[in-house]
Amino acid sequence: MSGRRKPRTAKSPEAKRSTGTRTNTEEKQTKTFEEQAANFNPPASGARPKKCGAPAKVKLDEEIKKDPKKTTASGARPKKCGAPAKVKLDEEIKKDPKKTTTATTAQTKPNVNCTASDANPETCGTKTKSPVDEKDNIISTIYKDKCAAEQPESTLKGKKGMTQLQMKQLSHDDSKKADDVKKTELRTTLNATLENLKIRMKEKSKASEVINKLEKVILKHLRSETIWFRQVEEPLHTGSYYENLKISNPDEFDIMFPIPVQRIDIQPFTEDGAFYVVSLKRGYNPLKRFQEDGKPLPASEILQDFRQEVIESIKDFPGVSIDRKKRGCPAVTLNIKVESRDISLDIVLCLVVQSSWPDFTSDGLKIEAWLGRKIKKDYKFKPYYLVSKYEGNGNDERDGILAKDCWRISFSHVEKEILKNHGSVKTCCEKDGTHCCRKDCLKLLKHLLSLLKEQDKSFAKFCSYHVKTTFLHACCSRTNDSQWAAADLTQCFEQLLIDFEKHLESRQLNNFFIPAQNLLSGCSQKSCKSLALRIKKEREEGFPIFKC
DNA sequence: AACCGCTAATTCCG
DNA sequence: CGGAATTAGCGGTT
Repeated sequence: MSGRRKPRTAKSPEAKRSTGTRTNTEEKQTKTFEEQAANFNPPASGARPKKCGAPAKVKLDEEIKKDPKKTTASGARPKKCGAPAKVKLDEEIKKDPKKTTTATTAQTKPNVNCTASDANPETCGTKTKSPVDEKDNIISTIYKDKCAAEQPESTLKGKKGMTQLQMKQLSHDDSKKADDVKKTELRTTLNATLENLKIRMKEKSKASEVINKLEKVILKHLRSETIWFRQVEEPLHTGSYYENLKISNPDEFDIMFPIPVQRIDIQPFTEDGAFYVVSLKRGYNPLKRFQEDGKPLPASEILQDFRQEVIESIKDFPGVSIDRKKRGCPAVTLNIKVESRDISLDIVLCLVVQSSWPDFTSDGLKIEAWLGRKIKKDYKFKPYYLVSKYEGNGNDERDGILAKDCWRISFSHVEKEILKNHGSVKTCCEKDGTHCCRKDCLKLLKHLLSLLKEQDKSFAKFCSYHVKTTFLHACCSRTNDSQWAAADLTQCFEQLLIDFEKHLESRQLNNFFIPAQNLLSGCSQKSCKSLALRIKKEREEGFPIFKC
């Protein structure tokens, strides 16, 4: 059989990492990357832990000006509402006529959609308040129509004198009706938000063309021009873009460059099992060059060298700039402007270790009930990765080892596969299978967090990895696909928020793979509480933040 | 190592 | 809705 979807029962999950070479975009010429005065800074969404705290700058979106007629009210995502001006309708409603028939007619009116819901992080809370009202008006218009069409008899009858019991019943019906209206409204909001979070194909195409080219250049350099990194394996595409979870813009790419290591000795550096001290044992490895006798592999030194090589490899690539080295960041971050948009590419050096996972992981990855024992076993046969990353002060010392010389364990390859194969039933979200709303829920929560971070800088330490982890735990506690039915998006999303609030209130969110690591330990009690409250508020008020 | 062919996921478009 | 287009990913062939 061919094709990439492996059946659930696939054997040898490991194997052919190094065979795939993608050449599809290689031949195309990369256009020169136009420099434009207007500056565009991506939202700090999708940030992984390493990026926590990165300030999100306010952007100017030059395209707003380009399309005055459409974007006057909507402001935020001009390219969506812009050119084709054909924002898609609520898919669910269309697919599921029986559920939401009442709202369909109103929604199919084209003018509703473009102005509706503008979910851009930058504009929220900074400027353009007008869209809110406009959308609200539209929505309420929809529901006025709907109610008028639906329940005239009951309301009219009520006025012609009835028993008290009947009246009571009536008001009960009314409140139920109002509840339904609210639910439908919520659904509309979420769907419109999701619509606006979609990555446009043109953007994706342009961005990936450049990124793939960059990757190729770097890989080639590492393999043929370096000594220490020439064993680098086929790059690993991780992060939200490659998980199909990127929202709003294709402006963040994560690529890991794995260096194989055979026999190593790893010792936990921290009590939570997230950081390790690594030493190469006997056997040849170019990286041994960095390792002094009796000492461990110095992550920071290797990273520094790697960084130089990356810089060297892209020196002829037009329009690339390199971020100043950030403390505690496992990556070399390249920035490149594509069609006036800034794209960042995180290049992560990592060691790939093909042996059993450290003991700290033994209580993690509790996916048996959700995905099955077999899948779990397959995952645990995969290698694990060690990325050069330290936290806090790199000069902190423990047993004579500097924090900056230890390695953080990473399972992003497994995260990616889980996200791709996320159903308890194999056919979940396949072409002819049942669709679930897991990914949509995750996208919405990511978006919500990035909007809240925009609003309140005290939330800077929260990142999308918190969201992702919450989501993975949620999948483990609601394992059945029917608990994530596409039609139940609003309930599922709300429940996911409740989960998140609980983690925040208790300030306890365990790493999905390493339960001993509390991902919220770096966040203050106060900020956790306040974020939980803030999310609760949005949830209870029907997500006004999505409507601005 | 380069290329091809297939499939999946997603967006676009009529 | 259904098909085209596009990126991504896998495996096989040359």
